[in-house]
Amino acid sequence: MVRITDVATLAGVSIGTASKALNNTGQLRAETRQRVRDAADKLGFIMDARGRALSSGRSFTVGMITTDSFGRFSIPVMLGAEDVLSAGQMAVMMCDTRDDTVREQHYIRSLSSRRVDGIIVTGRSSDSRSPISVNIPVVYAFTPSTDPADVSISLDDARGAEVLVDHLLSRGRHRVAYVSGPHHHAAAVLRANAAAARLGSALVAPPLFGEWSERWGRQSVDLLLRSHPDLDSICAGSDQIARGVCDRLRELGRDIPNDVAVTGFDDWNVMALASRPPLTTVNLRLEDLGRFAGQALLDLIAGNRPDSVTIAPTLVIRESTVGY
Amino acid sequence: MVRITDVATLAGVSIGTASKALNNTGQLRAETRQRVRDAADKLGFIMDARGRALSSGRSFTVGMITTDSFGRFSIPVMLGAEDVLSAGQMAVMMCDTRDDTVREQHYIRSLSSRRVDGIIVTGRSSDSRSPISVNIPVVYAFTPSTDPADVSISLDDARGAEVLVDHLLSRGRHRVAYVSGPHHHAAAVLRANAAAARLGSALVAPPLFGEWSERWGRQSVDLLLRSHPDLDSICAGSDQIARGVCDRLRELGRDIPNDVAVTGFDDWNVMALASRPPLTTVNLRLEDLGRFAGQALLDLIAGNRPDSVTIAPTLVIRESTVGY
DNA sequence: GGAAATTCAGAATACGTTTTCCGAAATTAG
DNA sequence: CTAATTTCGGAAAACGTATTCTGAATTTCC
Repeated sequence: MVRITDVATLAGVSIGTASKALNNTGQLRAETRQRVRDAADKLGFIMDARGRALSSGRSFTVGMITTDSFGRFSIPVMLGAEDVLSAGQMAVMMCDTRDDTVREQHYIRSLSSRRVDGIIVTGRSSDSRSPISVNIPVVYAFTPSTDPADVSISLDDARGAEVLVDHLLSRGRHRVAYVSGPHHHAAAVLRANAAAARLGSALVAPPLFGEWSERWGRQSVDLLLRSHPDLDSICAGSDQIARGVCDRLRELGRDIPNDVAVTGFDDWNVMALASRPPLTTVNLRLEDLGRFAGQALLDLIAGNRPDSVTIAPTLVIRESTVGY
Repeated sequence: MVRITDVATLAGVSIGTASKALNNTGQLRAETRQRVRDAADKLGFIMDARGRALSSGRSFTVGMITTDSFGRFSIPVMLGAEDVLSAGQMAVMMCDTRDDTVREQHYIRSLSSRRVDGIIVTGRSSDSRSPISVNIPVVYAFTPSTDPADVSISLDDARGAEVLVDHLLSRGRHRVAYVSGPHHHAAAVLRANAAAARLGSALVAPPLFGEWSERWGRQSVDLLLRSHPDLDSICAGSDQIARGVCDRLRELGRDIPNDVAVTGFDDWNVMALASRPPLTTVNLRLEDLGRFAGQALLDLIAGNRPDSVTIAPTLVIRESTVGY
């Protein structure tokens, strides 16, 4: 392995000067800087990050902790974050706690030991979580911290529901049912309440709580149609539920969207695009969320204090609410 | 931050002795070792991995390169690998190349710079790829290297197809059709050929090549039923295709599995369990594959030379081939 | 009881950088 | 032509640990 010493020797300068040239620091003649760089190129020099980390106090590494086993939600967040972090020369260490406190402690210790410059914490749902205790910069992404003093980039669940309701209302729908996920899921309740409030008298029945599954979507159709055969829309708490809703409606011979319009939530392609018809839904912009989180972490590391941000999902209109 | 110096001072020993005590190396009295450990605990000492990496030549870090944007296939591989690696005190740096050679080079450079102890390369498909060029241990997982001298942990696609075919034959099916993915996908061809060879005269038509989608699954049913109305099974190249096949068969009033049995491939829960009925399929054991890869990398790092391994998928029997 | 063998711990060095002074050389001002 | 600035690059001290070598203290053996 070629060291900076070798580069310095070849360029005919001291090791300190070589360091400055390579890092664009210090006061050096342009010609000297170039000479060092040429030498480095010629030797195929790759800076040893260990030495740099030790002496500069910056490891150019951040940790990413998720409880989600890198599932459907944390992956896009991670990719977005990684996008801006790797542009900032940061490497990312992945830590999957699998919802286990012991594993989480293990990873926090490992990251501390490696003297990472910062940590991004994310998870499976937009419900908040208790903060981790470390004395380095931390940003919470998607899963906000319960401590308002922490910087969290979170999702505006309520706004997402409102956007969908507004879309339905603007299309002239006024007999709407809402099929939600499980009651113990804060985000499910948040979405249902926001939708209900916005719908007002256009809501034909109190939101139905169940589970995040296609099966529940199918079941809910039977339930709803029995009590409210004349409804003209079903707002589902997730794309998965919505797909089940569509399947059952089709089986019953109801035309979507002419008889009944259906909306989802998440813009999960596997569900939203594979559904028949494809779903009108809201895109969670998780990659954007990740990017914001990455940038916030970089700011925090640089010593600035970024604001917490909530990201509003965007409407995606497809055939489940609008015919040809 | 508390350093090993502080621990040594508190324990009343030299810094070198403290290091030995903490690492279980060297010749030390048990009592001394314990005294140092107690001091470390008392001070909440967390070893600085930078110093250790520099002086020991081991960074206790491995890189994980995927072309898959951490998608459906590389995630489980990654989790499996991470499982055994983190048990070996290794941290994992994630690198998502997004199928871009420039990004791949960037990451390889970054990992080299950080002096990782090894690299795991994985990807989107079981098709092989050209090896990366670095002078540290590398293991290819799921996506094997084209160079047989490299150690690759790969998936036995052909065996998976055979397992499914054997299951169908053993259930007395003898008029089987095969619906595959795209022709340019090596794994699709591999599976189709293996299935065809095993089926022999039980194969009613040459395998149909299309795409990895539910829609193609639905279309293929119409195609097949027109030319072979009396077939008793459809073998799909993936769970996604199989789900489409099931949907269309149900729409046409065919009973699954009594009229037609259907098999998938992948055991992707979102498809295999949500399908009606749930799919008989093969589980790819990607987590196992990842674990093998992780262990192989540890072996390689330790100086041993592990063998390349191919993993045989296992049969998962559900209602799409066996009635109640 | 002395010599030989063994056990234990410390001193010193190395790992590869960054960064803070400091002084020499070059430039400008008077 | 000397003095005051400015520009540039080097020397050396960190950063925190592992490891090798060596010597002292203890034990064992005859």
